[in-house]
Amino acid sequence: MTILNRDFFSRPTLTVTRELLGQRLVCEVNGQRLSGLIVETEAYLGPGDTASHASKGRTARTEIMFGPPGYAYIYLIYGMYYMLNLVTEQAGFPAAVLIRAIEPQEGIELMQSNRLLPPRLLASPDPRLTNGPGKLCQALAIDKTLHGWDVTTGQKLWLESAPALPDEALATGPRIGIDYAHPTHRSAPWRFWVKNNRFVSK
DNA sequence: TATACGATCACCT
DNA sequence: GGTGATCGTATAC
Repeated sequence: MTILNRDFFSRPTLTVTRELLGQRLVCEVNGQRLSGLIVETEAYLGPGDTASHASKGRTARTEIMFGPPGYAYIYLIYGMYYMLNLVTEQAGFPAAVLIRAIEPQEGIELMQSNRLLPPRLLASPDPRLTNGPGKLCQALAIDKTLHGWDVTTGQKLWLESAPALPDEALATGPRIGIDYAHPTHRSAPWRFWVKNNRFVSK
């Protein structure tokens, strides 16, 4: 097992978006590991991508995206859900990958209680545990306190390498929830997911 | 200072 | 298929 380092995140964003699939996202809360394999990601490709918050220019919220790679960009959406992004590429170029879904591995019972799902769903990890960007943050207790966190340290929030997935196991398509973006960016196939994985978002 | 809205989700018909 | 929740941020005034 190795922890994904800054070199991993410094590469072209689409490469990172593709290669994050299958890697393990780990969050440690009170000494307990909560983890899952990444099964869905989206690329936000810099200042020219009208779907990206960074296209509005440098602001307090998006400042972290303009910095060096390997840091967490976390923001609140719709007043109640957090989104986890990982900053990519070199400092000065604002790009990131949104983590949209994971397949739970460790700490499933704690994820269950974090998500406040009804007990009847306890039948083996229910897909609703982590099959969406807001859901996985709630399950792993990821909130604004981790905004700007260096995810290459192996503490609190980090990524561990797992066996690479072959291209045949993956699919791509347009990103979700960006109707406000330019048509070119709205239709670009910058969302990646693992085929036939039941934890991919609806 | 005021306003509009969002990289979502749960619940409803 | 549709809608309400709920608040930080960006933008307008």
